Amino acid sequence: MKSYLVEIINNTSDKLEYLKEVDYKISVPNQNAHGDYSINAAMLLSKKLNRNPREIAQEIINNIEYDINIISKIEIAGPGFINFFFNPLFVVRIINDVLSDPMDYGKLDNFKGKKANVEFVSANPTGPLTVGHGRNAVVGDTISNMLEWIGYEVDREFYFNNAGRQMRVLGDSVKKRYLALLYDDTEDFPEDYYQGEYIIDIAEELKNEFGDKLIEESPEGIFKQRAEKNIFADIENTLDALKIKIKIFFNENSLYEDGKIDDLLSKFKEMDISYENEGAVWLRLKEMGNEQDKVIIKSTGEPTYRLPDIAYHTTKFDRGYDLIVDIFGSDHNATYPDVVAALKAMGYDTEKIKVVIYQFVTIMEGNEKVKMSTRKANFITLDELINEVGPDVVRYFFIMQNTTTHLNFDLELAKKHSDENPVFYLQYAHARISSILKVTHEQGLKLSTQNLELLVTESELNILKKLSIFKEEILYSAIQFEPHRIAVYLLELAGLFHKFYNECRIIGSENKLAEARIALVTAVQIVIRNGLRILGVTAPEKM
RNA sequence: GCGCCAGUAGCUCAAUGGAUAGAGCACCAGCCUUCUAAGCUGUAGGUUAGAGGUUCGAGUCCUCUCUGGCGUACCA
Repeated sequence: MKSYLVEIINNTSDKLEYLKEVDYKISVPNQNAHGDYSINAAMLLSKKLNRNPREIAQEIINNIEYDINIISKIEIAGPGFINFFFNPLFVVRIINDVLSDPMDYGKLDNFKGKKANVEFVSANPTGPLTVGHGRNAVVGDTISNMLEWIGYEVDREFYFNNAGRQMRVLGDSVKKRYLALLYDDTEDFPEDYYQGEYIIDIAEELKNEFGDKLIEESPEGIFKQRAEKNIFADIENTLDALKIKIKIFFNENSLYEDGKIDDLLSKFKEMDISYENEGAVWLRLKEMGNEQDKVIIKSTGEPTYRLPDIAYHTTKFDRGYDLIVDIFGSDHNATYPDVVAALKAMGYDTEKIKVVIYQFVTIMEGNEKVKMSTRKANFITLDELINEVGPDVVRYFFIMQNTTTHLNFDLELAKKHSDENPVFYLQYAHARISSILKVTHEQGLKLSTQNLELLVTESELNILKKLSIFKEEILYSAIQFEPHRIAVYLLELAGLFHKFYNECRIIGSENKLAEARIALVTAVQIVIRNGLRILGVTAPEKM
């Protein structure tokens, strides 16, 4: 529908030059009475042309050439909207479109041939993934899916650091637990060490395997290595449970081994965007328009996180991506501008970088907030959550809300009333259609697109209209990086279907109508299934 | 102090600068001898935190104030 509209308006602007000078918008009105599409061009032009907007609208309409079989009516409404009413006989063709490509309907090729890198999760192997990581993981994977649906080839990437202070503390935490197990020692365990049960599990494993042979081993040896190995295995299992497949695990350490860090430092020096002061190396961020200069090499000689972060991003550019997406929690919102500024100063096209900052997840246990800290181990792991409510609910819950808003996750509610989760409403629509198709098939009814014009009730037309904006919705959601829109769209479509279900029957209707309705619900099922695929949520045949 | 995000119905949230701000949950009243009642219909619920401004038009953009979250390291 929309492409036809764009076409006829473009043709019109050859006659009315002023249409080319205005950035008008084609929108879907929220009331049926306002047509299928609406444009606001006349109102925007009013001032420029110093004319009454309704008068301009009339002139535009007079100059539009269109096929009456496609558009049945164009009218001026309100302050100067031009509303387009499509002919239901044309709208109904959306069913043919959907049915012609059941597996992939909704896929677009707007960005075909482009490569994207989406970095997400990026948790260091110091403990199991938390619920906070869950939002990151689901947002990242869903955005990756959306980008794939609009044509990108996407690499899902996980960046981690298995060196540094955190990891030393991790190794030492394991060793302390190991010694405590051997000597049945209840000696005080340092408060700033990793407190979680999983540390004891690792220590126990080592004790069973090696007995007391590790007493003299360095904490950074087998203790750290085993901890990293086990924790990483856990992380991958958890992601697997959410059906997330990471393609590239990028080790920060490789940046040092490859000499990327040294190269970067000399480049900074060469370009004079770094300087030394009080024994540390600073980056001239203030000159780049940021708040203040920041340290990249401490006076101890150790780099701060910024240096490898910048080096890491240069590799993303060097690897030839057209789009570089970073998924960060809001606690990182102050860090990425420094990275971007440095890259820009070095001449990289930072327009390619899109940083998605999602707000925090607050876990509520009834009325009580649960503070999350890997170190303190008073967190609920993502694994536990998945076990409680299942991967579909977890994925849907994390994606149904705009990433810009806080997510209140009431565990009691999620556990107790999980069957009231909106995801079931959506899945139920899909399962219901499966059931309808099964029963109608048994009755000898077939799908037919021969008499789609019989679909005329309001609930049927509303569904057709909704189906026909599916692709627009995917494109818009993807380029805006707003995965929740897909969830909202599907919920609305499911709602329209449930309404139809209660108003229109298939079995019992005249054969031609029944078969047209089968085509309709099949199309709905395809769109719901494909939409759920983007969200990584299953579409059950039965509930 | 400064920066980012949020504040919309009792609760959780939608709304691409457009027309009468919408859903779900909860409450109340209805709808199953017919394709899945995890559903549908109806009632009720709003000064879009507050005050200014820009605009033909503001929940949306700008300024200020209030509330909450996250930052503001030679931690990551």
